[in-house]
Amino acid sequence: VARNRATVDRAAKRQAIVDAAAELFVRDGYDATSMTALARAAGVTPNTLYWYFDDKDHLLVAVLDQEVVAALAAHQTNRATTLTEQLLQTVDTLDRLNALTITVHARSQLSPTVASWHDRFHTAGDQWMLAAIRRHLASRDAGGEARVPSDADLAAIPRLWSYAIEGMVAHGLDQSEREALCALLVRQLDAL
Amino acid sequence: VARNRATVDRAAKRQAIVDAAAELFVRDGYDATSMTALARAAGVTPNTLYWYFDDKDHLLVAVLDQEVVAALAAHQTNRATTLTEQLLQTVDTLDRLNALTITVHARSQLSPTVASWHDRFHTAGDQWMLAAIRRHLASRDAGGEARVPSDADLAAIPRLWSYAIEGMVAHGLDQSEREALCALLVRQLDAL
DNA sequence: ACCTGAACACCGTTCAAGT
DNA sequence: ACCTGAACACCGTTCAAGT
Repeated sequence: VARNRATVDRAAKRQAIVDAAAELFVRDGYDATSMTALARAAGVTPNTLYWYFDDKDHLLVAVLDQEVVAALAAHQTNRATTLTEQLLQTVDTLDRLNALTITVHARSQLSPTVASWHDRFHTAGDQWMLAAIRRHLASRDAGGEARVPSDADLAAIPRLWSYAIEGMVAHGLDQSEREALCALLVRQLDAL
Repeated sequence: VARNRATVDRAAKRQAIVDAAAELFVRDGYDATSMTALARAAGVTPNTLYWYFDDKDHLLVAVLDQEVVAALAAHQTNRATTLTEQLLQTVDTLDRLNALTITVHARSQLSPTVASWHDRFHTAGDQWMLAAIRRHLASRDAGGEARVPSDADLAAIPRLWSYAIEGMVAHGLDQSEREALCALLVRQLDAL
């Protein structure tokens, strides 16, 4: 029916806008991408963007959601073997999205929309990291006696690791520096 | 002489501009501070700012230099006793400058001026942190046998710590979370 | 050398008007 | 409901003109 046709068109057009925004935000950065340039890339006029999104920050959040889903899917396909390799893989994934990471921090100061997305992202990320750490500890202690860090440490470590990952990406460490730091993190976890 | 008088006036006026910029950049953020508002706060017209600074990024660098000097001076006066307390004190100092920290990362992507300042800042910061770590290790091993981490670890740890500090500040950890994380860092250093 | 008023090209966003 | 052309208020920066 016409109702359905309209809904499909709207969804497709919205997706085209998000795709264009994702490419430009990642390639040129958020600030360097004007709504005018973005509209041109999506094949619409600038004000049409506001029919689909409240403002530029809401468009950023739509891009972030899409990129996170894509990154998680990529992580599912090739399961890294060791915890160190998982860490390294996360850094590599985030590397491509470096411009977005820095923008999220900057916009979180100004936009409640981006700030609440950022909060949820870290809450989910810390849980995900904690689960990976627990698996590592379990397989490490398999057969022997279980030796688990305190609850306080298990709360602090995912945070430390996420800051380390963001830091490595934001400061452009090369591959060998990343490997050294990721290995150090796991070694320090095992020494606790 | 008149030559000297002019030089003094120029320096004083430049300083007034930097002071106004420091207050507004720290309080409202870089993006939220327009050159017009900044000029008004400094008691000049907007275009006058460009007689003293090439552009807004150069003005930011002048503010950063001033704030770093002030922060170092504050650290000199009350020397923290333990390494954990020194770390915590650094986090507290940087907390006030949170808006600047995030701006430095954002502008480093767009402005070579800010990017090179950022590089120098981390080079100096890592050296400063490494020296503090070496003092800690020396006093810890005093009387016993010296037990020093590998050179690779001594290169990676200051980086990790600076990322942790930036992360704690950027993500607004409360005092108890900060204490837990700083204590963890030192504990993990000692366990190496 | 130093400072101004006025302008420039651009930005994110809005709105009256169309279909 | 959806989209447009034209406008709005603002931004960082420049420039001719004054002293």
